[in-house]
Amino acid sequence: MILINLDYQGRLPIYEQIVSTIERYVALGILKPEEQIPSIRELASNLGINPNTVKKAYDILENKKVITSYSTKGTFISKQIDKVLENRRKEEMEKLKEEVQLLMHLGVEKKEIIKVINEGD
Amino acid sequence: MILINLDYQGRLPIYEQIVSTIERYVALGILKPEEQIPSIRELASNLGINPNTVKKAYDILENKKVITSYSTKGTFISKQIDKVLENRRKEEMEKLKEEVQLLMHLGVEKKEIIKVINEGD
Amino acid sequence: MILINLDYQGRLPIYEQIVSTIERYVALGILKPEEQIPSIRELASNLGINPNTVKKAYDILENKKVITSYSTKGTFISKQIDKVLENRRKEEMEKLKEEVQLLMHLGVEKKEIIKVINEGD
Amino acid sequence: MILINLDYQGRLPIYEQIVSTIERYVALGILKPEEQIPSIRELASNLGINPNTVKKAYDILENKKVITSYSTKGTFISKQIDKVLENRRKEEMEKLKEEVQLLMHLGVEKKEIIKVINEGD
DNA sequence: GTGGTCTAGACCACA
DNA sequence: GTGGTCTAGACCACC
Repeated sequence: MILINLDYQGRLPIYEQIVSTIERYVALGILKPEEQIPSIRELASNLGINPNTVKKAYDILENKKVITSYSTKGTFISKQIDKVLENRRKEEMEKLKEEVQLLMHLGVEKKEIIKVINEGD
Repeated sequence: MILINLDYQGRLPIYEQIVSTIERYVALGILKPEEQIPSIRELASNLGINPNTVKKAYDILENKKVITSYSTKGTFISKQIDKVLENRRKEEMEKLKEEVQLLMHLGVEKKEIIKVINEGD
Repeated sequence: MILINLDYQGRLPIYEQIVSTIERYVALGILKPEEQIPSIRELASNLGINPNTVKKAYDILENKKVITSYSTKGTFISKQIDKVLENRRKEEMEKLKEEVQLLMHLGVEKKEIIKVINEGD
Repeated sequence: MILINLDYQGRLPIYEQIVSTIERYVALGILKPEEQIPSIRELASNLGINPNTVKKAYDILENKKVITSYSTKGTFISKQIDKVLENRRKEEMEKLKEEVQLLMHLGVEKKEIIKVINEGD
């Protein structure tokens, strides 16, 4: 059972939310290589959304080589997901840099930022 | 003269780009309390967009208490902008913490994170 | 079907009339939490006004957390409307106190004020 | 020196704010019958607004028999202001009734309302 | 000139 | 079908 929280209000389309949630779970090791994930219909039913929406998300994930679908057997996390992980890290690192930039724009000193990070668990 | 670069492609609506640009300028101290900003029509004309779009941006900024509009006089940066800025800093600091958490989950060490921050300009 | 009477003459803009009517219906329990309200286009058509005007009203209501809009699904009364209502009651209670103060300044006795209130339907 | 707080943002035009402030001062006895009030130019200068705006306010007040202008001597509060006072009381009484109605719509009981009024100083 | 309101109508992504 | 964005242009009161 995959837990996906959908935000129906925000600017992100549902299918993108599914994509990024699954990518995050893979990156975090919650979903492991070769592990089977729910069928399109099953996930759609669980989330109470249209199967077409899940289909679109799975198509994108397959395109990104995050998952692989075998028409008879089902859908699985790809064997090779190292590249996925690496990309993910880079993306998040960029986000971090942007956030730091923004904070400095807001008048927070770099010293203060680093202090807060060091305090975290 | 306020310089606002618009991206017509991305997912961010134009009015939000105006909002965040002005917020950034306020945060940076480029726009100061009680300073007058361009009239709706003027900014719209400068940016080559419709006055209604600028109006929507100004409405949001007014709602956030970043600016104040006086009919027949014009639009000004709020007198008491400090509290707004302080709240903003807190919010962004929380986001930063979350981002750091995520990166650590992804296997990036805290040492590495701080190094990257120190490298930034 | 929501019944909204519009006054096109007065100083109150149409969108504010929509806002306060819906707020009143929520306060009275006629519109209940999670209940769907008419789509922007539908209400606009019913009232014989432009959809943009309804949109503006809905934007304000959403900002006040009275309603929530889900793209492609529709617009609904917020789940947690109680807190909003409670705040509203407090605000109006303060206004009442001020009004009573003013009347007493004008030479109306408290006894008289209470009498008038008791007479009301 | 008359103290008038102007709200440049609200829906009420400046001249109406002047009118109602002076009426309130008369009703409260702060401005007394036959008392002289500032000239148009003087008040305009004090408030930092256009003399035309003050003129418009004085015209309305004169029309309502609240003030009287003698072209050579200046402008004075009218001798007979009882009717003004009485009208004012009626207006405020109506406002009170509306406020009570609104509170009852919001689910506050009449008993509660009266209790709060009695508690006030 | 300013901000505020409103209309008419277009296009978009999404489900 | 839904909400969201944007344009073009009108009219208003106020100053």
